[in-house]
Amino acid sequence: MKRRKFKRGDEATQSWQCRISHCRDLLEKQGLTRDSIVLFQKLIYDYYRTNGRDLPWRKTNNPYRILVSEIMLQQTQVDRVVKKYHEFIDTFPDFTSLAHASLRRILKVWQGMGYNRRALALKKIAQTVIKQFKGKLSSDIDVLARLPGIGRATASAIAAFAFNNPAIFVETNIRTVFLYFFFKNRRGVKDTDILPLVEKTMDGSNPRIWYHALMDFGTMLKKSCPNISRQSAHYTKQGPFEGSDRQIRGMILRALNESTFLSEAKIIKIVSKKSTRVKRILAQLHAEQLICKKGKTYTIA
DNA sequence: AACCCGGGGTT
DNA sequence: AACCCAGGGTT
Repeated sequence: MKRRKFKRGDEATQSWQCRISHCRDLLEKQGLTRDSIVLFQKLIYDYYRTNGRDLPWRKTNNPYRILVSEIMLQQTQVDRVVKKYHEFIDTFPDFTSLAHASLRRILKVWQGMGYNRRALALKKIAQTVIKQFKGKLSSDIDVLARLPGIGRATASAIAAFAFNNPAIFVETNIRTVFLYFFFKNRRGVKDTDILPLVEKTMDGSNPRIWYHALMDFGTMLKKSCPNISRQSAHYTKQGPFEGSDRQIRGMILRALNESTFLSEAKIIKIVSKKSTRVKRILAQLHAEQLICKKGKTYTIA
């Protein structure tokens, strides 16, 4: 029995399935030619025209807002970011307001997003932009990638979405699209194998829209054909959250956000874990500058 | 290359 | 209960 590649659906879905498999067959048969690239681009764009997502950070070119969205979207699902994005932008509408805000206030809004280092990174970026960049975010990928919390992928995404630059990058949705179309039945595919394909199939005149379309197609593929990303050499699954250091870190930061300051003993009591372990985690949070020690008590940095 | 970093929705 | 998420940083 042959496994169904796409969920059974209406005629439109059947039609997409047909076009998608035809495109993949053509790419497999003749590789990257002018014709196959055009067909590939048309497929992605047609899907985007009818099924593209209408996301808040796509309605702006404001580099600050694009930056905030990109940091938020790191390892965090779109639906959750949509809910938090507006509150964050309303509270901290620009680089200046974020640069001058206390980490406590930023973390309070950030609460629930996870990976709290990102909130600190955003504050540091805002301070750098104000102090060193005269309030304007650079469009240079190398400059962006030197900022805290920004690597090659995020720097390139900002270049593409805020400045419409044809930066070449891979993230999970893009990776899924290229794994599906160019690496059928292959394992251990590296991003360095994918990047040249991203470059060759790029719509250089519309990088911003092209990447939006590519990513929306990727999310569709993820829903239709799970586990594609396991073909990536970079695929890893994380350990369980329950009882992890991450959970304890989250508990500590949440507690400190509600109480302004707490003694080490109280923190140990709140998280109710072995004191040696809690102390180690407190030291880590301190080293990361998320919390600071004043006398015998801890506070948000 | 392997591991750590949140937390919630989905399956 | 396991899986995944518009990755980055450290070792």
